[in-house]
Amino acid sequence: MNSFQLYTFLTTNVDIDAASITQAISTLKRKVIPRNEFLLQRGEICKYSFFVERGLLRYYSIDDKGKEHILQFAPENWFMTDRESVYFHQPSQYFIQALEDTEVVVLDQDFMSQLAFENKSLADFNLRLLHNHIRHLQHRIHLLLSASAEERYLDFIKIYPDVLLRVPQIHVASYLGIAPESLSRIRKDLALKNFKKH
Amino acid sequence: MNSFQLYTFLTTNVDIDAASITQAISTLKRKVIPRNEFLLQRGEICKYSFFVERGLLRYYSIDDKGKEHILQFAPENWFMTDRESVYFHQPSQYFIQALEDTEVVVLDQDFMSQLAFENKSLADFNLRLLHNHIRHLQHRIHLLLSASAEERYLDFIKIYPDVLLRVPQIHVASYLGIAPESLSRIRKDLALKNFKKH
DNA sequence: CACATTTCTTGATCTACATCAATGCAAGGC
DNA sequence: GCCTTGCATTGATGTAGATCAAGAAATGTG
Repeated sequence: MNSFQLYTFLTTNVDIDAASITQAISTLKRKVIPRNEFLLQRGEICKYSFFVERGLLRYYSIDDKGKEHILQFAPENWFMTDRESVYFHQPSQYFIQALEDTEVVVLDQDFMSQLAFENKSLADFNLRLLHNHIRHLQHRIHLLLSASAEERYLDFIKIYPDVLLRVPQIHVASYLGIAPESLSRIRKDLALKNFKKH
Repeated sequence: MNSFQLYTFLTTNVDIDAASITQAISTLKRKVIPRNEFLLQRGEICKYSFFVERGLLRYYSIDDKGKEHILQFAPENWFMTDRESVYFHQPSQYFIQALEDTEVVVLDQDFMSQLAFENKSLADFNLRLLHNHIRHLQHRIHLLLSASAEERYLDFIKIYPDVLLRVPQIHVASYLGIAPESLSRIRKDLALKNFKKH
């Protein structure tokens, strides 16, 4: 089963012997989600983590006025789940949707915690993911509190250069918390500024 | 050492026998921080977690323009630390400051991870704190992306009714991401709306 | 290819909130 | 008791970004 990208990802990121990984992975299932289909919808209790082998997912909420707000993108080699729902066994507030035809490895949560219990390296790796997640969320809050839409867009480009090129601008705008029209204008201004420099 | 609030907090929140807690806590130190003094400043590497026995802390950043942005408050019975800095051993981007004369229990991180290693209940408890933290941060991002300043203020009141009464409005505004003048006007409007109802 | 659908751009106007400036007010220091 | 200092309020004005509306590009589909 070494055809999994997950295999490569784990061997390079977790301090664990290859045999254990091979064995652990051998029981896992792949799943293909066509573009626009859902892995999770609001109200459901999330029972899985997903590792993206190919494609792109988005994790988003819908507010009172019906507007969508993207909390996270997950391209290849990212894990995606609703940690709140999985951990607290509560109905999710969020949606996980494929923005391209996407192939994921499905990680059952009971299975995961069992693994983490047996294998300290995997437990540590999970801790690292959690801390990294917190780091990102805090950085984003700091930006939402302090930076202009243009500054946030520049930050986005730096952090997700790949995603920028793969999703329609409407989704980038939704992540940044601005209207698509505003994003269009911001891009125009930036192009102009860059042009003037030369 | 059962005079610690931390003792009560742990016995009611962690599935662990009282004797282990007493023993673990017995080695810990209290620290008193006068109002406006710091437990952490930008550039330092955070090496501790703090449990607030009495008083109130704030965790905040300062942006390019010199403006402060509060990421979190911690009144009694809250843990406070810079998880990014502690975990990744990196210089902190943030400040932790006492907003009142505050008394904390200082938890050394090496000591903590040692404990977590020896005691599964404590490791689980730490996981619960991490997931709860993520839940809060995501909720806040959702609000920053979707809600008006007034809606965010109402949410704040619901979540931190105690903090609201203990800190100057300038700090509430800093948490909400608005100018103090705007908060003043929002409060006026709300008072007016409530008055008209009756 | 032609046609439909989605996405992006541009302009006109509107609005929530910021900024600036002045005044009021309460609390702590001496 | 006065006087500084910090905080809250209020008004006048400015501005980033939203909303609405209409075309223009791009992309997909029979």
